[in-house]
Amino acid sequence: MLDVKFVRENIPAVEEALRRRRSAVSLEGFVDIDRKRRELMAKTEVLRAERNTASEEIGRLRREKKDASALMEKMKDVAARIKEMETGLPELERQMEEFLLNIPNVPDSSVPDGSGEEDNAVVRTWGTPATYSFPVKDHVDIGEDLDILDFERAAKIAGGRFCLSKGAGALLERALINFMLDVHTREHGYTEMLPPFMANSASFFGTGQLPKFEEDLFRVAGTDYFLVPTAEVPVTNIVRDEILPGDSLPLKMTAYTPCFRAEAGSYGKDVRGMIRQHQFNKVELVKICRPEDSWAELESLTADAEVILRRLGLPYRAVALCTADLGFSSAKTYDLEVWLPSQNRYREISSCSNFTDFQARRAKIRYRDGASGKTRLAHTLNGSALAAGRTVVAILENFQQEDGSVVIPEVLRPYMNGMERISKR
RNA sequence: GGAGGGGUACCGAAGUGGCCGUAACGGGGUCGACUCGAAAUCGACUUGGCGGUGCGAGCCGCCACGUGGGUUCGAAUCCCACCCCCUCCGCCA
Repeated sequence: MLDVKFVRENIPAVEEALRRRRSAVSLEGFVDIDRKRRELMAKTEVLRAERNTASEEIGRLRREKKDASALMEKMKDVAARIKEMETGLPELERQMEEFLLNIPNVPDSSVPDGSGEEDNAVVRTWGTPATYSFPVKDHVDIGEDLDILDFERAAKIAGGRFCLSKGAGALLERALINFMLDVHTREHGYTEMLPPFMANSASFFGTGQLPKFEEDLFRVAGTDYFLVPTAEVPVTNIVRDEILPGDSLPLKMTAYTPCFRAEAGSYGKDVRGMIRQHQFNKVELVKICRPEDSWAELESLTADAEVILRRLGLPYRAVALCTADLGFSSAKTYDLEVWLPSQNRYREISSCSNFTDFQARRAKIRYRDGASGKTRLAHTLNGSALAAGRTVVAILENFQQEDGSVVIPEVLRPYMNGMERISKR
């Protein structure tokens, strides 16, 4: 959510931001409603002030055993007028809220302008995709041939867009999660969190998934709980409605959670395999920091995620999302895309974003500035490091051998009882 | 699921219709005094949000005692609904 004062005073800049994002949101009527709202508020406050002084006076008169009935009678009228004014206010506030909750974050000036994925800017490429002297298989064929992935039985248990990992497949994914958490906690200074995998609607409003994107979520029937689509939701909301000591920043947290996404509107996309699932595992990085540090923190957070890909030896590239591809709450996002031999292209495996104060304003995440003693909104960032399911896909495909086996990256072997290769049993 | 207790500022806690929301009292914190320094002691300061105004430090007003409604000239206090926490019982990994 943007600051109402900022929007009021920077209508052209906000409209430009909406245009850059190719957003259909209009600011038509904003200024007018905002002005009406503030006028009504001012009028109401004058009456309330009158009521407050009169009530004090009544209290004083009664203590002195004097007659206050005339004043009380007069105040009945004032009370009625206050009530009348107050009935108009909620509607104006609702309309303002509707504007503010639907305006996306302003893209940073460094975000490339564009109208779709093809306009994203490649900022780095690492590693060289291997060449294969045999026809490459995709992860579904590799996994099923090795009997470590079972999509048919997953469909029986749950349905489409679910996966069942077995034996060395399950071990591989668990090893990846442990490896990632260990690197981030031991080497990058993040504190591990194991949060609830469901959260209430207030948390989802805080990070911006609600009210606009409810159709992407699974709701637990008859409750206020939604399954988390990313650890961003529970972890960022750890500090919701808090004023943090300035010297505690930056907070750096990492968490493994399963992620649940309805994937409404993506029918027919990536239907094969475990690229796009209703449930997948992910290790997430979350930072809460001072505004002046957030751009540097975005670079280091992205680098922290890249370390995982490099240690695994997976070729990847980093792209800066263009204005049209940018998420609703984000001011700037780098996607990390891993090479998939079966698709002969790079696919998203991580997304690292700076939300500036957009989530912090919604979630009331503040800190006390040591110098001024004032409270200020923090900046929030997060990124996947990495999506574990897609990392399994990348490992199976990139390290497949002609005999159908898959060589396990060295860094994972200690997490897999020294296993060097997954072979057919 | 049943019974009971509770939610007030950074923490504990008092307050049961007006003199109580920069909110008693205790603790903590910051600054200052004393001291060679520290402890102890003494003093001052120490909630957040919104609106208005000013170039600005600021000033004026409004709102908030878990949340939302209601009663009243006036609500932390009375009424209704909901949320959360704690204790005991039942069930349970």
